[in-house]
Amino acid sequence: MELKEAKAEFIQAWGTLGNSWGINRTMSQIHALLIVSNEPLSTEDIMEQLKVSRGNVNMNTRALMDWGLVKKQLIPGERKEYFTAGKDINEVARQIAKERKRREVEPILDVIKSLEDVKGKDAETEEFKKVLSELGDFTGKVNSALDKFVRSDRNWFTKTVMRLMT
Amino acid sequence: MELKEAKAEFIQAWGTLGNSWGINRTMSQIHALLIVSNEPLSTEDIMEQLKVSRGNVNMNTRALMDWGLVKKQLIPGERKEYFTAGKDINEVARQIAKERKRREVEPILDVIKSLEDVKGKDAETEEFKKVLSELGDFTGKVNSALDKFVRSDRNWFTKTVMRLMT
DNA sequence: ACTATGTTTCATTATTTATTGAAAGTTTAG
DNA sequence: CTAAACTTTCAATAAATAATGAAACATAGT
Repeated sequence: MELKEAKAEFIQAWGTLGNSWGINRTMSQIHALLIVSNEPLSTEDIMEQLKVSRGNVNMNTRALMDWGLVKKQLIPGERKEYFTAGKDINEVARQIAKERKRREVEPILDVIKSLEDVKGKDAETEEFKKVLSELGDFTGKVNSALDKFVRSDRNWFTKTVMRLMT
Repeated sequence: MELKEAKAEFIQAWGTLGNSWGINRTMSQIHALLIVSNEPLSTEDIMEQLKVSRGNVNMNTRALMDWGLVKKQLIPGERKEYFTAGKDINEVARQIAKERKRREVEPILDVIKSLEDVKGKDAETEEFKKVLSELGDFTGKVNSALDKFVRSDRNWFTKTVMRLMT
């Protein structure tokens, strides 16, 4: 397979994957494109390679910057803005974990906690509280694990998985 | 807060959460509803409580059964089919991990592997291969970790998190 | 101050995804 | 066999989400 072709296929696959995890396709694709590009790319480069509009690129690069996955890079002597993505996959995973934790795991923890003061002492209420409490425990553990991952050094995940596998 | 109200809020929150992780809202809501219900519910019960159509309930209960999260339960003497969901959150998490691994993690691993035989020896190709290989490693580790989780006993996750946190 | 070059915004439009509801299918009981 | 009770399917529709493109905005150079 040719390099260009391989890169294109990778970008496609990454887009599809992101999509099924609730991240919009173009956003994932821009990310993938930047990962496999050797040089920083301008808005126009991205527009051309992915065949999407200027507005779309602008919105999604911004979102990627919000997520901490992409950075603007100024090239001396150029007026255009260029974008780059970190290529360290561990770091990428850490950033994603960080954002998802903040945006999705923590809010549900809050909801669970707030529901725990439901009143009533009958069997049905107790049952519900039990479910909530288990769920809260579990989610709390997920949260802690993500937190540890986010804060950990570069090789924590690898080392940890090794430990777990034995 | 009243029980009914608390349950309703939980169902809402669960639906929203599922949604942002790429699982359709009604599917998550049906799951939540079944989790907090003491008795098995019929299609009509679900239609009424969530205000959705018969077809929608049918499709989503089927999807939930595919995922192994919900079971049909026959009640002696009744013609209707009733549904129940397991209330053990660890088990739920295991089932979800199992399905997502199969449907999303493994396919991307396949793609990465298949791209690794891209031809070329120039610097750019080597760079791309390096990114792929790191990504493949990482994804492979995620896959193994999920696998371990899926196969593990009921308290593996808790115990493991405890170990990791220390 | 004006123009050229680029960026951002956002109302409109297109696409994708989910939902409905009615028709077709199935099963059970008499 | 037939009717009643219930389930499934799926074409049509609605709702949610994403993308476009042109106008507004910003900035640097002359």
